[in-house]
Amino acid sequence: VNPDRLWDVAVPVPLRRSFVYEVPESLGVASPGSRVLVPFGRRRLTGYLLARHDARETPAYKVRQAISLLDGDLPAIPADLLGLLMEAADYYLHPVGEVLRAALPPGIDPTEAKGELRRPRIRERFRTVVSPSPGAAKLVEGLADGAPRRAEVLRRVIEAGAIPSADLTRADPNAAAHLRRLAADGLVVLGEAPRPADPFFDAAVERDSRPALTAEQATAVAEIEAAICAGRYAGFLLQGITGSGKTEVYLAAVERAGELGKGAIVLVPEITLTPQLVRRYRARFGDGLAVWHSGLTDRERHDQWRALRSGRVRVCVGVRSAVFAPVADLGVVVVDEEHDGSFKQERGFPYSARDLALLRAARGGAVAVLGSATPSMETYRNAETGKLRRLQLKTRATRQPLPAVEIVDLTRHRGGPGGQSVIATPLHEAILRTLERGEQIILFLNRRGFAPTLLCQSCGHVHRCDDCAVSLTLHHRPAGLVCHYCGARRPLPDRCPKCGGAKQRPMGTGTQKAEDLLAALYPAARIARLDRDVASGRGAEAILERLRAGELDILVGTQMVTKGHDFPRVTLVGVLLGDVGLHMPDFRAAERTFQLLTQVAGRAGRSDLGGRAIIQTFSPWHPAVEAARTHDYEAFVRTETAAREELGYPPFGRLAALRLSGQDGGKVEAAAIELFAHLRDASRRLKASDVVLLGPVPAPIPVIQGRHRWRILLRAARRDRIRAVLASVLDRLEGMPIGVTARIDVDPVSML
DNA sequence: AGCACGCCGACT
DNA sequence: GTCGGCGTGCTC
Repeated sequence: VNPDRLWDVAVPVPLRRSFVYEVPESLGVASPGSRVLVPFGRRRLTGYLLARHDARETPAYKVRQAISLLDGDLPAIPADLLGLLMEAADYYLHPVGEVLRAALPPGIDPTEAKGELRRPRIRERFRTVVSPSPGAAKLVEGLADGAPRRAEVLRRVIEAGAIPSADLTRADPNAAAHLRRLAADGLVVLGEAPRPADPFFDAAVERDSRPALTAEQATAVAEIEAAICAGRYAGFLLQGITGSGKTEVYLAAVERAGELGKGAIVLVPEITLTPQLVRRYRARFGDGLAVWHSGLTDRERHDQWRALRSGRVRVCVGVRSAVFAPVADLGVVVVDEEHDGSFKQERGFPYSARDLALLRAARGGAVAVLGSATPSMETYRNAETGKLRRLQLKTRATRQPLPAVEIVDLTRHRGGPGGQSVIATPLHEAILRTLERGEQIILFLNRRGFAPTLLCQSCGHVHRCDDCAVSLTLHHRPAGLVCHYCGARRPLPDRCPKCGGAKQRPMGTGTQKAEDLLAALYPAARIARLDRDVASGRGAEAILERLRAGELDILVGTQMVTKGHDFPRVTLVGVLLGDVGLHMPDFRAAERTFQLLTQVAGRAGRSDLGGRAIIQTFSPWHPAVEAARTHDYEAFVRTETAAREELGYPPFGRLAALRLSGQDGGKVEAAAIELFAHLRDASRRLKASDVVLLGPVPAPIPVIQGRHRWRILLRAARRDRIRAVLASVLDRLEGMPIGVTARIDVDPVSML
């Protein structure tokens, strides 16, 4: 064993440690961030070189040799990103190997299959690119007489500077032969370049340039630009009401970074639903833009990733995992709609892309811009304490007034036209007026399916999922009972399985029932529904496009109708039941409802036609509802701060959860109780009296897919305190009883 | 996580 | 007698 060739290697296994391997010189140049194929137990795995192993003493164990290096000169993980990811692994107390793997596009690693090494699913693809030799230009003329075709090929190469050989072959089928000769004569150089494959590039987009900015936008842009030019970390909160033109500020910042030779990342929620947004970036940056979202195939994702890694493309717009995009020399990272829940990853390696964006900017001397009309409480706090500089856009760039928001108190308006209780009279009348004017309507209901429960009228039996502790949702089209947690589907029973009763009654209302009601109430209107059930593939885009094209009068749906782009002819927005979500067992329920209601209301009035929003609710008094009505963000923050303090939560504090799950409910419970005791001891030992432990308690939905779930919550104003307590029991976690898995979830979304 | 080892119950 | 259930331990 050569002690100079020892490396600390991260391997994608759920162990919070690295392993030491020897990387023989014969394998090539080893550098941090490079992938390496290593033997691991009986398996072969793709590991990641972290750093040279400090080999002042010979290891007590036998060191195995790496099999091969998988990257050439360019390590898969650039040095700055490697540093960020190692810090993230530590920050989230998660195995490094899994963190690193999560940051790379899926499918690029070779994996062992049945003793034989499989090729990676994604293969590097190159094409031949021709460029002229320095003296070639002078020799073209001399060639023209004797070999006109060859001279023509050379002329085109000189003209283009560098051209893919395929482009030449298209003009001249014999181009390949001419090129061979030209190369042999030293007139051209044949090289290899990555093959571009950009799924969004096919739709040609007309380029545009920066429009005139409002005074507020110009001020914000100037501040951000100055920070980018300074080349040091700075964090901004861009707080701008809906329609104030935040995107234009982001575009200007990204452009400025580009002018300074720096790259940019723009994180957006659910890009798949917002092709219009991508189009705006494409219009400004053309082919210099990588797009990153869940709708890409592995192949497309890999192509985008490589375009960034090679430095050919320096701007990336994408969903949360784009925070790991290999953008070199990052100038600015934008998090649009920073309050959006989709920036948190809950499965696998749990992280907050918003927090990592801040960390990445801080580590790389870049500028972070968090934008929102309704910033999260945490971000608001960071602006208050000066950790972020607040930039405000208080006027709409379009000069249109914010929509008037009206509340319909459902405790007073019981029932509406046609004997139904979904559309109360005030909303009904507003819909009629809007239809009469030939304008469009969006109705929001945060519940999929026909009805949330099916209840037997003779014995009260409710259908429940076999694997999850929830009732089944009744669906029409296609008919059946569906579990919204595991997706299990059951045919619709004629009779109650318990008492045989024939009368089973749907309770409550989902989007499907709302759609039926609307069709009955407004027979002349063209109505469509948008929710997860109709939005598979490009379905959502198609429906939103119909709305845009004026082929629909009313669109009813779940949160999906709150995203997407502007619809100028939508002048009425209705929230059918503002209370859904307001009383969820989650300390962030009010915050999320306020954000949602504000976002929905903002969909109205994006044109000179004006607009109004109507929120039907049983809780008109609720501060989240009231703040949405008055467009008063500050008022919401004030009341919510007070409410949380009263409940004993640090309003801007941190939470962590230790989640336990397993098939055997008894074992999970026992493990939860044992871990809780350890955590209590640890916090006493660490004198961390500010860390409040809650639990252990069963999760709000105690069983999902047959797995029993328990949790322990940790609450404190400072996350490093929580971390210290959690870190002290990590060893215990690795020795958990069989069948129980434990996960630390930092800053979880749900609560008790 | 995988993967093997190892020790007890029901089958060709 | 072996197949296979899952408890235990290990991976440089």
